Amino acid sequence: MARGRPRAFDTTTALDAALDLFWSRGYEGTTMADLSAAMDLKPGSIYAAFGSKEGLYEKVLDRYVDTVSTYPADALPQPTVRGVIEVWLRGAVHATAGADTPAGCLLVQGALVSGAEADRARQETARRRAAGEIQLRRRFDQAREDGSLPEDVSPGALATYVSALAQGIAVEAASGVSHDELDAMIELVLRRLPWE
Amino acid sequence: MARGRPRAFDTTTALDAALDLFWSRGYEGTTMADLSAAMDLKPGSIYAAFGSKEGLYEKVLDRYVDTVSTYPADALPQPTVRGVIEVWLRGAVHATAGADTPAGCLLVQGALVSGAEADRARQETARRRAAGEIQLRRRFDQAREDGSLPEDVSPGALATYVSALAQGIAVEAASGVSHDELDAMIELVLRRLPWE
DNA sequence: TGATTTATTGAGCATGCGCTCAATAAATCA
DNA sequence: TGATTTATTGAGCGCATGCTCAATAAATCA
Repeated sequence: MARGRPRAFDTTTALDAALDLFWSRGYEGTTMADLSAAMDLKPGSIYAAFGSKEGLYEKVLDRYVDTVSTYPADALPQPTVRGVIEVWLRGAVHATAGADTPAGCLLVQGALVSGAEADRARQETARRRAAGEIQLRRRFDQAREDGSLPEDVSPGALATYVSALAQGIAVEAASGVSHDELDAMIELVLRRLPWE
Repeated sequence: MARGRPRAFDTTTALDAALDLFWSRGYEGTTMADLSAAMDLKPGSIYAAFGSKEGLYEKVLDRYVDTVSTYPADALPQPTVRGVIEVWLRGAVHATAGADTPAGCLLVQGALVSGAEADRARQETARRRAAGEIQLRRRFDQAREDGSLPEDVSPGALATYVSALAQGIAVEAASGVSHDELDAMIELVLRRLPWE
């Protein structure tokens, strides 16, 4: 066993409690007192384990990407462009309008708001969100090369389109639009893609 | 002339300075000290004129809707469904990715973030954003009735689609995507609408 | 003019914020 | 066992926040 007094709490459980708060209230809207209560840890313990509010937030972002916003990993390997888009959009709905989780997307709300001192958290969030769009763009580049995407469709514009739609879904979900309504919207989108 | 000492500042100019701050930093990210400096007014004057930070924010929302986010008024009277959508989306790009204004949409960032005490501001913002979507929905209801929208296209789903896309555009713009890139995306969207 | 009304000012209050730290507790090591 | 290492605790620090207010200034009214 490791030297010294062992940690009395489970890091993953604590991170999930913090995730729930950051997800529903945003970075600045969540206070250390809120976190202390929800994680059932005194501020000192949180700082010993995670360094700072910002450090905790980064760990929470990792956990969010690993456990909630997982649909890029499912979407990108789909064999057709249509399949990539469908899984991506349905995944966005599932992640942002689930029954047991806060409405909206942690990466979208975190990427927007910033007072002066939340700026690093904002940049970190935006960086991860942008990474998803780049992956999408690369997948569409590849599709153009293998002939599954027409030459007159810009891979970049298509990635921006799908990414914007997924983010719009997150905003709609955060505003209270239901899972079913968002599904109906996706049906409409998928009826015919712009080049089909 | 009105009784008493006349106001030494122009309300509209002051509101525009406040708008610029709220727009780029969000409600919670903007402090009264920031506002005092940008508006060139002591806190006492701001409170005498606008009541509270929240009261000022509501006046700023009015001004934003009146002077910046004006595209719904241009889009809704368009004679065709395609025309409504095109003007709506192009207006969203213009309003959120302009060269001389902060990137993003005041209504989108304000609708998302909330600490406990910013909750009323959040609700007020979300209410105005939702109002736009309802107008769009009514326009599409009407289009179905006059036959310009096929019966098998749900007006609600279509309104959610266009609204989500406009909000996604705002998020993309806030993340640094350029006016030109967003225009290219709109070209793609307009190549063929899902029922065409 | 003096009385009244409204606007501006600068000082500063109460509160909640992120964060720190000395004291204590609980484990391993020799 | 005593020494060492790490975790937890509770008190609370320094600071920025939204906001207030008595004093002063500048206008209109009689």
